Amino acid sequence: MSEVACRALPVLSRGFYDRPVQLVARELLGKWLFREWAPGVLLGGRIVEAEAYLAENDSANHAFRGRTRRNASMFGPPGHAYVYAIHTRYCLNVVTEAEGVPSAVLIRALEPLSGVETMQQLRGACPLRELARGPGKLCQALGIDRRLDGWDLTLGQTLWLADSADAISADRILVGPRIGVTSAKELPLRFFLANCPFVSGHRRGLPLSASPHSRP
DNA sequence: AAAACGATCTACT
DNA sequence: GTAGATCGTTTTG
Repeated sequence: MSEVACRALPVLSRGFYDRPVQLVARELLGKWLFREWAPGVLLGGRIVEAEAYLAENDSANHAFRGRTRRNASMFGPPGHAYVYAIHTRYCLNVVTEAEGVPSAVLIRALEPLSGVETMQQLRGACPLRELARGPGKLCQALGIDRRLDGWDLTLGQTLWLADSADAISADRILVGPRIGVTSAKELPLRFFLANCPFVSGHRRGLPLSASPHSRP
């Protein structure tokens, strides 16, 4: 996809994020994530995997025990980034729901579609299917680090999300438990595309219609 | 000041 | 499947 065509896609607005976090996580599948790495260099692709972290009764949420310096972005307005470090990597979340309500969606994997050569340089030579498969790899491929924590994703600059030209049909969406969490691991809050080679971790899941938790 | 903890990843069996 | 690397952040003393 050309840079001109990418920039023509409508930027997701504040209202998209100001809704229940599970709904946002599910609807993020198929949306574009863009990173302007350098003037004229757009990195990104379409989201194929995302996890919701609830503001209430979710002990896996970084904000479960209240506000700290690290998680402050989660308490801000919706539509901003929450970027944190884990081990030697970073993870990108989008903040949802009203200001003061610390819910967010972890972006776990992308289908790489723009700036692939630059992303391969940032990741080190690796197959296309491993370029952004996993939240840490995704951030490495897009050059995302803690400096982008708190970034306003509705500006359409530097880091933003955009609607795709064609939507994902509901029957391609599967739901399952989140990956890597040590508590509240049973909650079906991970949304991903069926039969997608760019999805990370476990590929098995239930159809959206079969999981009551997935229907806000 | 020290200890403990991962929303991860890679390598290996 | 499991083990271990590795380090910023949080918690504890």
